[in-house]
Amino acid sequence: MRVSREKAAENRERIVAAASRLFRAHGFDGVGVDAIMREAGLTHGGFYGHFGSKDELAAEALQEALTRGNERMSRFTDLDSYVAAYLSERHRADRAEGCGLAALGAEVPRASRGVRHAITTFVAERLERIAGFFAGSAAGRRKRAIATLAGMVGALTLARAVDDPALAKEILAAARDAFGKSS
Amino acid sequence: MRVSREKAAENRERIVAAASRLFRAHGFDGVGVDAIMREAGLTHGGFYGHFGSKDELAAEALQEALTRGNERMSRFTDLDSYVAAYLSERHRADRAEGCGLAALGAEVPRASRGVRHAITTFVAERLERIAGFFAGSAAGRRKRAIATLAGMVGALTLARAVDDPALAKEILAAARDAFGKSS
DNA sequence: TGTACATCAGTGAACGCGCGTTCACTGATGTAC
DNA sequence: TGTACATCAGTGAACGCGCGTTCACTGATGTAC
Repeated sequence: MRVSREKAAENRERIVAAASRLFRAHGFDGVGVDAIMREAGLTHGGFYGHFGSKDELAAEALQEALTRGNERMSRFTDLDSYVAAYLSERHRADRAEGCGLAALGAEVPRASRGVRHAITTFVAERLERIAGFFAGSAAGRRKRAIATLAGMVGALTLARAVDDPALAKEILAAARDAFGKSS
Repeated sequence: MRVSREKAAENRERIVAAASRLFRAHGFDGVGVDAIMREAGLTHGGFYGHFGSKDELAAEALQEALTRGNERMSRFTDLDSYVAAYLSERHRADRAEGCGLAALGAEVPRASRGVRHAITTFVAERLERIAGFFAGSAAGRRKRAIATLAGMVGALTLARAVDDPALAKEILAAARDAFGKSS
C-alpha cells in the first residue's frame, strides 16, 4: 500500500519521535526496531525504507530529543527557574520525555560517531546558554556554566538511580539550592 | 572436571570481577554471559552453577564495583585530592576500572531491584563520606555533599560523552575547581 | 594410610527466542499522454 | 480532464545470529570405610 509523499514524511517523523521517547526510557539496547515501528503505528518491514540502520536512527532520535529539550528550556529567562524545571520531581519521573543527556549520556561513549557528535554539539550549546545567566568575565561565566550543567545532570541521574523516594527528593532539593543561584 | 572447593570459590570471584569490569565498560545489555565467562577463563555452561541468572550477577558485580570504588577513594583525606582523583583524565579514560555509579547510573532505573538497592546504599555512604570533608552544621554539610557528588558524577559523564578531547579536559578542570574546595 | 565410591564444578552441545536486516509482494500514489 | 502504467511506501514472512538458559556428560575432588 503506497502512501502519499506527505504521509510518508509524516511517518518518518513519527518513527524518530517514537524512537526518541523509547530510547530515553529504555536505552539504545533496550528497544528494538520492532517496538519502535509498532509505537509509530507501522510494521517493522518498512523501517529500512526510511533509515539505513538502527544506529542511524539512534543518532537522529537523540538529536531530536536534544533539540526538543533546548526548545522546552528556552522559555526560562533566569537560572533559578531554569534549574528548578530541570531538577523537578516531574522531570525525575518522566525519562521518556526528559533530557536526552541525562537519560542516554552514560551510553554515549560506547555509541556511534553520529550519536557522540550530537551530544557534543548539544553540550556546547547548553554551556553557552547557561553562561548567559551569570555575570562577570567570559572565562568565569563559562566555568560556572560547566559546574552548573554537571551538577544538574549528575543530580538528576542520582535522583533517578536511587530507590528511596525521600532521598531522591532530598537530592533534587539540595541541587536546586546549590545550582539555582546565579549571584 | 571437578575442581577443589577453594578453586571454585576463586572462580566465582573471578566471574564477579570480570563482570564488574565488562559491565562498566559496555553496560549491562552490552555484555553476554558468554563473554563474561570467557574473560574469567571458563566456559559459559558453568555459569548457572554459581548464579541464578545474569540479573543476579549484575547486582553482585555492581556491588563489587562500588565497594572497590569506596576502597580506592578511602585514602584521600581532603576534598581537593578526593575530587581531583575522581575528575582525573585517567578516570575519564578508564571506564572498566572506574566508578560504577558514573558508568552504570543511568541504566539503574531500568535495572533489577538488587541493582537499585546496591546503588542506593552506595550513594548514602558516599554522601556521608563527602559530608565529612566540610565544616558547619550537619544539614549544611549534607547539602554541600549532595551538590559535590552530583557535580562529580555529572562532570565525569559529560567529559566521557563528548567527542572533543579539549572540551572534555576543560569540563574536568572546571569541575575540579568548582567542587574541590571545601571552604 | 589406602581403597572404592559418591559428589559435583566445569564442559560443550543444544534449546527457544528476539534481535537487526532482507525481500517478494501489494496496492495506492504519482506521472505521462 | 481522464486513462494507463510506472513507481514505491508499507506489509509480513523469512534470514542468520547471538542471546540467556538447560542439560547430559566428564573426571577430579571429597568422603566413608
